[in-house]
Amino acid sequence: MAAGNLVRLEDGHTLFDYNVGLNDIVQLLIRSESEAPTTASVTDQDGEVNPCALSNCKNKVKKTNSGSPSQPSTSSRSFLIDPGIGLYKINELVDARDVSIGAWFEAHIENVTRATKGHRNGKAQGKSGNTYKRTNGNLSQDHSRENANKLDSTPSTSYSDCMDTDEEAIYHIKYDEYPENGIVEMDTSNLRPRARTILKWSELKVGDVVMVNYNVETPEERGFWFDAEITSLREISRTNKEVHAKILLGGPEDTINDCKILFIEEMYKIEKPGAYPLTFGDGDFKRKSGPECKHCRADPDKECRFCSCYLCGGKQDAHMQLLCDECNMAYHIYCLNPPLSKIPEDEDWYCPSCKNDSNEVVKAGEKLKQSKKKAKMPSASTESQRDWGKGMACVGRTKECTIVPSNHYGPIPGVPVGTTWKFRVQVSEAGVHRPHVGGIHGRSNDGAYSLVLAGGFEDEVDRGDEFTYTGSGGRDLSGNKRIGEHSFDQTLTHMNRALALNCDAPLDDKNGAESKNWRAGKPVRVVRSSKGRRISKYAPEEGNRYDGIYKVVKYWPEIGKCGFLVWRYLLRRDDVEPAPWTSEGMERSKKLGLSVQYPEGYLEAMASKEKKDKVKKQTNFLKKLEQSFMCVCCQELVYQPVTTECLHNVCKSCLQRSFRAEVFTCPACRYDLGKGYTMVPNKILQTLLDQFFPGYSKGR
DNA sequence: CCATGCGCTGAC
DNA sequence: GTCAGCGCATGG
Repeated sequence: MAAGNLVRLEDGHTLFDYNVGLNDIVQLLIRSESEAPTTASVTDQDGEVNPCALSNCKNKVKKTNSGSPSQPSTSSRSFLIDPGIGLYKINELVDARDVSIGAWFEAHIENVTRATKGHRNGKAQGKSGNTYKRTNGNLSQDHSRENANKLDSTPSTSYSDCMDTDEEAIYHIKYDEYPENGIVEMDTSNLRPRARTILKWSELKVGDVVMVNYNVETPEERGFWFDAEITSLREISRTNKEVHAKILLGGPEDTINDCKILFIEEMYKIEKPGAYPLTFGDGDFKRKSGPECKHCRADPDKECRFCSCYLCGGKQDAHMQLLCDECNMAYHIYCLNPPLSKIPEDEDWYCPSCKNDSNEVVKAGEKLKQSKKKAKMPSASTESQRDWGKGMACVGRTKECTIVPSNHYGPIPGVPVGTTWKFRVQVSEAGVHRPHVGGIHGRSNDGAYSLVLAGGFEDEVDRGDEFTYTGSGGRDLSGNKRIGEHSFDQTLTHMNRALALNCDAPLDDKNGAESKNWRAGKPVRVVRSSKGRRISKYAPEEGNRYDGIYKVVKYWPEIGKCGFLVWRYLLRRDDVEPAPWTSEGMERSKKLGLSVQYPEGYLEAMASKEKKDKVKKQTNFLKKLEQSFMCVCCQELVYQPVTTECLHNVCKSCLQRSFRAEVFTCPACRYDLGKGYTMVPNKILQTLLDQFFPGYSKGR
């Protein structure tokens, strides 16, 4: 048997080479036959892409470990072991190349036998089977396999439900997604269905083993599923925890200690972590030896597409290359200025552009310029290409309302009902509702001054002069979000408490309260946002409109549509100024000449941007057009195009030249046009091209 | 100092 | 259309 097969796994970004061998533990996704095949790319040991691995090549003969070829098993039962993810232990690989740690592949069960403790079931061995039995908890090869092979013609009889997690069951699995690559046999006696519970941060405990994907803070390991054992937890907010974990990647040397898990897209808890001892065979799991690229772990001279020297562009002399610990770019030591005579002994090395940035150097006694919070943000990893700091997403205030303090109750002098601003930041500047994002502005020991109705909750009701409102909190804001999924109960604290204090009734944070004289409550400025249009017909068409003073009639806790407890408030209008949607109000708005206010220079900037976009779009279109109608001979836009029977466009003169050289085929596809072919220029196409590219044909 | 957040944008 | 993820103001 091959003790370790070089396997290439492409995860969409990076290529990794692994040796996979006896006793490796892999994760498999078993799918039914009807589902689409995986798209893993497979290469031979010499690095050549194996075309049969990429297509369903049906005529190949499988190799078996006994050396006797057998036809692809088309009749083997497609068997769904576990619709989810199972952990399998490979006992033997026979020329298998597309299996790797963490890889997903499809498998058909060829043969399932069951054994009682310590004994192999005598019948129905696989056609090509090494079987293994459990001895003192270890697996050892059953040397009766030669006999088993003699039973080749015996039909497999013992299919059994693999969800049965009988420890002694032995399953033979043949995967034949890539027929060329033969057979993998696995003893899946370790098989347990993995729990597929998606975990929340709050449920994590030290010692838990979880499967995580993405955003693990080790640059090498992104994009894989890992088993990670939680080593420490620190609560950093009500909704978030800082989690450190030991990543159980492979053999002992592949365990990575103290990785911070930043954000888990999906996380599954493994119910019985002890059931999967991550032990490995005698050094079978080793990455390829020799020079290894930090990016892809391949031989940098041969494989790596990253390891060109940043300065000379050459890939040669991998042993003379240094990788910058900051940017990971490669540098030949002799390309550096001044050049280095040998690889420095220091563990860390920074390239000239990373090293010389004096702004980044923290001098003795100085604080880090980047705050801890910022360092934790997703933008700290340089992957985001977004051009931040432009437009209205994150601008600061340019004005500030100083005529009243921030804890002012009631209308803002000079701001009539119906005033509308395009952006929330402008509402803040006017002093009507100060937070940029938050829905309620208030102080938990005083009361709420203003709120914004933006339809954040589907189950809110808006009748114009009366509406229900929902408190804040209860949302999962991990990932540096401002709004998120509802994931826990709200409490009557912070802004929720503030708004409750507006109600003219003693505070009750258990059952809520109702005012006997609602008008006696503290006034709340109410702003309706156009976003509320999905649930309210009173929301403005555009922007954020000040609708006047409301009072809190009552508040109460309830289970919202989101399934979590929320605090609800009933507010009723109490303003002498007419509401904007009444005929009186509309008349007043008209009289005052109220219209949506935009930030200074905003409309102009938008107009110029639109123009720019239009030009860009046109340019792109013309570029594409030029490409599509490029003559394959002269590499220019076709002139007097002849559209061939095979639907290619060639300049008439180019085609004539071809015919003069006694080549009577289409220059693009070699379709035989025949010696007597009549070249008729496509007049319509010529006219259109002349219109899109005026004057291009002059001089041709 | 830290936590919170009923926005907004460009990328996809 | 969906989605990630940012500065900033504010309160505590």
